[in-house]
Amino acid sequence: MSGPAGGARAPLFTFEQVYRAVGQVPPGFVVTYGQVAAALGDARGARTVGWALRALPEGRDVPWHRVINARGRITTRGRGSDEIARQRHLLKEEGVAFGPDGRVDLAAFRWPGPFYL
DNA sequence: CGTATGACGAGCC
DNA sequence: AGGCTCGCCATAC
Repeated sequence: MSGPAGGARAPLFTFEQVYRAVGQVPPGFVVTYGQVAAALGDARGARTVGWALRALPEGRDVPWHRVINARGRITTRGRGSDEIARQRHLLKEEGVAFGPDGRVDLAAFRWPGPFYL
């Protein structure tokens, strides 16, 4: 078998691939963490996508603000912080509408892809 | 090398 | 409707 033996196995995807995929999301659209993970080949790697964005170095041309959770909610590290308001502001400027409780209608604003790896 | 962490997701109460 | 728990995975230490 060509795959790694035992428990040792290479990562299904890396932070670099996350940045690459998120970078393809056009203004006015959003994607979910799980969606990015699925596009990279691992639907269960949603947390890893969030981890990658958290570690995103400034200066990297990645539209991190276009990534939200599966419920259309903004889930940044600073819950209750201005971080959320900042992200929402960036999205609004791009034309992304928010519902009464701050949710985005994924059916309308979710970027379906494709993602070129 | 083992343990802990976290910008998730789906399920359950 | 809202909150809590468990599972999953790539890094940090």
